[in-house]
Amino acid sequence: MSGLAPPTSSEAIRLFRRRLLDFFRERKRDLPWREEDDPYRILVSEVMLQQTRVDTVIPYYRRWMERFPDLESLAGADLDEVLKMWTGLGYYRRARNLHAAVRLVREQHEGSVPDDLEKLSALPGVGDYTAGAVASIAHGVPAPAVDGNARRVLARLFDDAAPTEPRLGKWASALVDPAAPGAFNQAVMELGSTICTPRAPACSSCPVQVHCASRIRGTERERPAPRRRAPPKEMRVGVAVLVEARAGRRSAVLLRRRSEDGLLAGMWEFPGEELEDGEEEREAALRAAAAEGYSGLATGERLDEVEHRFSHRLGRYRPFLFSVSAPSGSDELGLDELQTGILGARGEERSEDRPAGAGAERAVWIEADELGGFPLSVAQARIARLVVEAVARDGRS
DNA sequence: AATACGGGGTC
DNA sequence: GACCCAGTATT
Repeated sequence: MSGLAPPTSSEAIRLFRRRLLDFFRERKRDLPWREEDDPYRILVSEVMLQQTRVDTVIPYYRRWMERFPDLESLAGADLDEVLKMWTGLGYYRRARNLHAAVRLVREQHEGSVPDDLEKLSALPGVGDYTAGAVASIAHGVPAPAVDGNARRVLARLFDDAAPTEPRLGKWASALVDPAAPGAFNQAVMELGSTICTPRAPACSSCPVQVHCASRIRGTERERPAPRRRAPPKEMRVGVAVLVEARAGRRSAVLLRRRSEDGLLAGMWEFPGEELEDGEEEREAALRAAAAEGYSGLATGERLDEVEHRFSHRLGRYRPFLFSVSAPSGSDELGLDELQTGILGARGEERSEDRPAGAGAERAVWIEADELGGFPLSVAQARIARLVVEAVARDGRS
């Protein structure tokens, strides 16, 4: 009976696979995307799971499948609605790429998610991991799928403090069970997220502990070595909340769409500009207002700062409330078209009913209670809350 | 090889 | 507060 570590001989590999697959069969969690084998659904789950924990993804996945139950429904949807469904999940580029990917599958692969690694990797937002995961889980292709869990598990099995991508790929390719690649890859990840955890691995419960070089040497807590990361850069933003107080009607505020590139691409926001050297918050906010065509504004009411921590940035947003008079023709300004274009969330009309092109609006006036219908980042949603409170306050006084 | 890209859970 | 999560694309 040999449980030689690490699993390199063909006999050790056979044992390793059996132990891991037994573990998975007995201990796997019930996850929504494990109830089905539709490749579209597997693709969606894998994209959502990129850099995102299982528990975070579950509610988003369920909502997504109610709204976009099949590839065709997603391919036919508006980008704004797709972004809205993604709001709060982060890495919004994923939503844009997924939308583009299913359209590409519809046009070039007759609506069927491809099964070979090369075609999968050619889809936007599908890298080595996701290609391997979809190929193995949805199509039974014996491909490796090395995510953060697998990386940690492999680093410990082979007791390597800083495994490179090529080495990880080589190990994973040798280990993956050709008879059950999907189950095997999921088993490695399941092991990593439930037993072989980063800080305090439960080695005594591990089904493959006899194969683990780190376990044998007692180095499991130091494998792999932590990745050093750059400290977050501070970003100060002056935000212009433009409010149009209209007699006999509720106040309207201006929202604009961010650039298609960079941070929070394509999401909506209150106009804001990052402070330049030596600039005051209010000056930056006024610049933002001017960029939307509003200059010569009165001082404006300064609201509380909103601080938001991204992985790589520390954002400090300072909102100012500016009263502006109606822009010409503002009463009709895009409101109806945009609302229907954006929001399924408002539950009124479908995007297909929306006039063509309306979704391309770059800025729109909306009433304060409609802010919830737009794809706003967490930081912008917090600003929105302050705005709603301030407008309600002013309305009463 | 390093950096940009969200948000949130955990110790 | 540090770390890291079922990573990808760009430079």
